[in-house]
Amino acid sequence: MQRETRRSNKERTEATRAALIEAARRLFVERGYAETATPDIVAAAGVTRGALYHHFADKQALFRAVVEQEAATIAVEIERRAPATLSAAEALLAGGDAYLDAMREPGRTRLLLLDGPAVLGREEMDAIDERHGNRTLREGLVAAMRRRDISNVPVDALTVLVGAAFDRAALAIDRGGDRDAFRLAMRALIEGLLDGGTRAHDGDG
Amino acid sequence: MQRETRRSNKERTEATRAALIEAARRLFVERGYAETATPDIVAAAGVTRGALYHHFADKQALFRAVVEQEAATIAVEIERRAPATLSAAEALLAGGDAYLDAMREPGRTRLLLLDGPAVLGREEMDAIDERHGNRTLREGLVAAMRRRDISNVPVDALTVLVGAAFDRAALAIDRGGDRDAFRLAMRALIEGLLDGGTRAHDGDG
DNA sequence: CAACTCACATACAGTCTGCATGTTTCCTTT
DNA sequence: AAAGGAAACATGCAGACTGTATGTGAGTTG
Repeated sequence: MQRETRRSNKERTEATRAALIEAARRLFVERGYAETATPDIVAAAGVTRGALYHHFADKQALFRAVVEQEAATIAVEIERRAPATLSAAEALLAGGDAYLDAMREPGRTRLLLLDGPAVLGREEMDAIDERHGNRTLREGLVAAMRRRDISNVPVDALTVLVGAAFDRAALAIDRGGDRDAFRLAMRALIEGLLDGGTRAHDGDG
Repeated sequence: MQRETRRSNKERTEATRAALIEAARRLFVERGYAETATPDIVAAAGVTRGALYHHFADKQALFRAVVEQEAATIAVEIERRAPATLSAAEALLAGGDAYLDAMREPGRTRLLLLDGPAVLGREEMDAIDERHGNRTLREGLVAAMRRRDISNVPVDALTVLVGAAFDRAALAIDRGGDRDAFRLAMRALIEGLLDGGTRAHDGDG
């Protein structure tokens, strides 16, 4: 039969890739990466496995595209709720809440926090995070710690650790944990950083 | 040919299980869970796939046994270096350092922090952690925070978050990150908790 | 020592991934 | 605008893997 509209190659590619990514996202979220078979993905997307392997090197590359898109979406939501008009400390807390809210969208914790690191490796997940969200977090943390003597605290490392705590909070909340409890715990962590740490342990064994 | 020593059934079982777990650990660490095939595991262990599926329900159950053994080993090392004779705060810091050191043993971060959560799920990894290490961490944290007003801080949630930061530090160090930088960052986090947080934000949006 | 259970070994069915090779649709060039 | 080529798929296939069913011999027990 005849196609309704004659589409350019670029349009065809775009539509096929989008259909594959959307179908893959749904199934990866429902069943996890390993338990999702490519025949199911292409069936859901309405194409064949030939199309999949034409556009993506392998199943992992398709997964990477899904993860990248998801991370980009979340970054946009966070920047919307933590605009530059806020003070540093305010932006940090607002951004944190926005992150926890964004991660409540079903499947995101699985994609970004469980399967992502296992399938793509920490290396690559860090690169994705750095491209999208983590830079904002580090800048917010540094700015918010302005009043404190920072000279002995490695801020890059600290950023990573605070980010990990946020991730874990999102995971716990998604699993049914008390959202407010984890928000309070995150605040305790962050506020301890902002005005705490007056003791300077510089040298020890 | 004749077996060197006639072994009872219990001895046979024990030897086979141990050989499987050891071989599996090595290969899971080298290649990751998904890329390790059961034929390779049994070949390395010197048995057949029949033996594997006799002792373990499936590949995942073998992986679970590997993870459980690893977690138990680490817990012993930590308790050795953070004995009850220390004060609460000292035990917390010593235990943290012991954890970071223990996790430098090759493959442990992959087993416990990457593949573990993805293959077994967060639920089950939490149960394993709770059985072995995390209880000590929570008790240490609560005891060390004695001087602080704790009433508004959910300590269970806080324990989880601090544990996540430790995990992430171990992962970063294993990937080549600066160990001392992450140790300092963890100390900043913990010390901020111990005497920080004087501001009590009790009610907000 | 006979019946029985346990600890495996072997064979097999179903499924999956990635590739190689066709076929159709678009694009360019003359 | 016809032709040639390239891009976007579709189809068929090879190799591999998981889990199970069934067979066998060594240990155990009455």
